[in-house]
Amino acid sequence: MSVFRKGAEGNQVVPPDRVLKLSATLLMRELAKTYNPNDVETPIYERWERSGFFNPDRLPKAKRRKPFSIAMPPPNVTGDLHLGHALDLTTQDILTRFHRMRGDAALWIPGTDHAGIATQIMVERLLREGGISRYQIGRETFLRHVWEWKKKYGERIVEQIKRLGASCDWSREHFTMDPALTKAVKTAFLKLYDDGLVYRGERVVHWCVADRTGISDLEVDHRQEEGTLWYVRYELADGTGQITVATVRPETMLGDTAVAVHPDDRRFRAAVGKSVVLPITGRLVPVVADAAVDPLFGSGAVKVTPAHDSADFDIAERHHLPRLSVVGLDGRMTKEAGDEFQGLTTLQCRERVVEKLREIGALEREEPYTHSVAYCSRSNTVIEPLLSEQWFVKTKPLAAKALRALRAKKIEIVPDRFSNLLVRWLDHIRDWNISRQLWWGHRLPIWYCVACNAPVAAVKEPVKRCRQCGNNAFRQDEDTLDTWFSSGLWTFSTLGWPENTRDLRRFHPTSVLGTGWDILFFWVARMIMFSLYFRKEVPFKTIYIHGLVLDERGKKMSKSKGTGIDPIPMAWKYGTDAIRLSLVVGTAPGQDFRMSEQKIAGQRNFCNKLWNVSRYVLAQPTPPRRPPLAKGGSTGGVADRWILARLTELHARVTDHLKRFQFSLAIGELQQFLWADLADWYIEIHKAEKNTSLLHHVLRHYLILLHPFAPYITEAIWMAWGKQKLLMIEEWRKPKRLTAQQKKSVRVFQRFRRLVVGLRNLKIHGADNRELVIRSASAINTRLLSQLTGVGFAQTQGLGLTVAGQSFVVDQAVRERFLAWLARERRRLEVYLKQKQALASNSKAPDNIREQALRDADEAKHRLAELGPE
RNA sequence: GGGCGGUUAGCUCAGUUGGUUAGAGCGCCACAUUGACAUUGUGGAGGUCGGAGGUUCAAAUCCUCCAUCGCCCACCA
Repeated sequence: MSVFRKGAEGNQVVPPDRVLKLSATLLMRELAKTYNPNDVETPIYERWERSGFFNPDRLPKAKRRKPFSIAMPPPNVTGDLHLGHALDLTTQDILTRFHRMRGDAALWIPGTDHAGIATQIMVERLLREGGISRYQIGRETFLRHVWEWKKKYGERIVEQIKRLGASCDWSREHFTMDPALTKAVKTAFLKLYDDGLVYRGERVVHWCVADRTGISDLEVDHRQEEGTLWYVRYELADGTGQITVATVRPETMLGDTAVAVHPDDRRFRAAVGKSVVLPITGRLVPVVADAAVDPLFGSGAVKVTPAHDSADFDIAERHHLPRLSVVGLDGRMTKEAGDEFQGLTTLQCRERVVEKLREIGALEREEPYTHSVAYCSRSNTVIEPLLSEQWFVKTKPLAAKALRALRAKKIEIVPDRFSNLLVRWLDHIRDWNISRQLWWGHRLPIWYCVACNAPVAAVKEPVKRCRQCGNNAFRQDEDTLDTWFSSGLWTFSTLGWPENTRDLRRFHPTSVLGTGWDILFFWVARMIMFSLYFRKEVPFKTIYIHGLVLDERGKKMSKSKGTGIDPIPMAWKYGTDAIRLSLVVGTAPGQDFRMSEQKIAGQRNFCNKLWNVSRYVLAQPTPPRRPPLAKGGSTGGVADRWILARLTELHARVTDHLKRFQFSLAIGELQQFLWADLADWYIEIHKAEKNTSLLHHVLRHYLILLHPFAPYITEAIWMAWGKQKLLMIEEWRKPKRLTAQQKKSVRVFQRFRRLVVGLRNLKIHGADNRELVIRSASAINTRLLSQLTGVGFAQTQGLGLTVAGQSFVVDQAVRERFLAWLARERRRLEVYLKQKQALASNSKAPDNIREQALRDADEAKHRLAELGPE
């Protein structure tokens, strides 16, 4: 059924443009009873896109606008968007739309990330299903497959971003492996290289056997696991004794090149400098003293395996020990491990070694032991630490700049507690392994002379002769860069860097970065370091950090466990706005929160409420322009003044909340207004009085305020209304402060409202021949009160609200309930009044608090007066 | 081993600089019914704000300690 046609047959969609021609009364009949998002979302997005307003250069008065920019965290081209992306997009779209409406040159740059290892794994998995390995088809063919994948998922992701209503500038879309961005990556790498900040070296790296690549510290997960601690006895070569070492990986002893003890450890003082015999292999290795050894752990002596443990590597450096690789890149034992073990997996070898040690009596004892095991966060397999030639970035100088900027508060972080986290991480940063033994990614711009192997860094293959040996043939390094290298440049590479473009000058540093805390180190920290290094400025002025979306049980959503909620099917079912709202309602910055379909359904209900409020309002005759406040009528314009004051208040509060990134508070105010003020009261009063006519004005203003949060439905109503201009560029005015008069009208109305609710609670509405007498100073509303409660009221002179005497037809039960209610209400108010008076006369309380208390006391007095004397 | 966060109604969560009678949604109960809206309306019940102490005229909010759940970091061989 079409959203614009009640009971229309078939699936004919009425294009939004056609609605422009519908008159208001017609609309009442034409608009479906429930909001049907699927009919409007795609055409509305197309219309937004056609308008060109996503591009700040094409906004009205573009040149006079103040820049506001956001770089979208580029989703990986690995699959579909999940709710985390939807949250990213929603908060950033709210900000972008808000600033656009406030008159800024709002630029939101979209894009996608090639996501090196993640994407390569997906494609490899796909090929493996067809029985093909990447080694069979070779690098070039494999990359063709990945590009195909990228095209498919890249396009799909763009469609999904659009579906979520993101108002980003597609004319500036980027992909991390675009030629322009590839150039940025090369430029950045070469600059670091020239500045001596990248180096190549053989280090112990985290090696993922499944993916055949080294990975960075951040890509490793540590898990506590039950294992065994084996105590192995090494005999001193001179026969003067023995040293026992403890290990959880006995197979690595085949690669031991020393035993280390603490220099102050008396137990081993005599042994230092001597040699021990490695059991099984019979090799002689020295005993060295090193402060890194904890004398209290295990036996106090540690076996040193420089090639397969980074701590041991450091010890070996200090003592000039040789490195012996016994585990190969395939995760199997090498020739160096000995013929007996070569080709075994580490686990098989471990069993064999333990067995042998037991046979020869070198195994002193074994005990169960819980320790942490390193896993590759991508492939979920155990990491083998091993020696490998890799490229590193010296991060200390980069981190120093970042730390200075953070400490100088050059970047505002919302919520602030995350800045400490960043600072601590940067403080303890270690060099960054940026080379990956992958095929998908930016290949290192490093060339080696085929004759002498001397490296040359260059954008293209060098044509000159090798400086070392004069040869002129080169081969490029096989490795690619860590995917975070290119995304670290994102805020400025997407604006044209290294070219000095107008965009770059105008929009960098970007205004806000919005992201989840989970990629703070991976991405945010690196962007800060890179931007300060390459641009000498921060990449963004503010970081807004949102929490992660959890499933209904409070666990991270996981595709493999099937606990995730896909945003796109949900958009079809409940509408995009419902999803966007459900991601923002009841959340706090940086705080993880649970998501459920029920919550989305609840927000759908809100959208539907708005839809129906609009149906009602649009059916009312359009006033020529904003009408004057009602003077006569039973409310004497009180309701009008009240709703306008509330609207002014709402406008100010929502603006303020948005400036502070308090999305949840902003939407909370907006929803309360619609439900509790506009629909439940103002419209009810309108029905009763038929006298107020500010409805159009209020709805128009409300749609502007709600638009950043729920862009589709607000724009749909706007179009249905027949507005020519798009809502997305309506002006969001500067907020005004409430006048004293307005504040008063809010108070007066709220008093009135309380009275009505009180009467309703008595359930004395609806009866025909009951009549109560209201004798009240606020004579504003006896008639209205009658209409709202269904009870007849007569007005007499004097103060107080009382039940009329016997002469009126009020049955005994009602009368008693009413009197009891009056008494209760009076008691409560008296207690309240006393408190407030005490506070007002409290000389230690600050003046503004006392004034407020005085006003509250006054208010309570008024209400007491209305309730009348005992 | 360090650090961070949570603990507020039956459930999921807001709560800005300490200052209204601590709020919302869902759920529950009662009532309403062709109304702009059953994707509805009205009302209700339900809270010692994890515990103890402290600061303050005033604490869900600030401080200390404790309990408990969760997360992050760390070369415990």
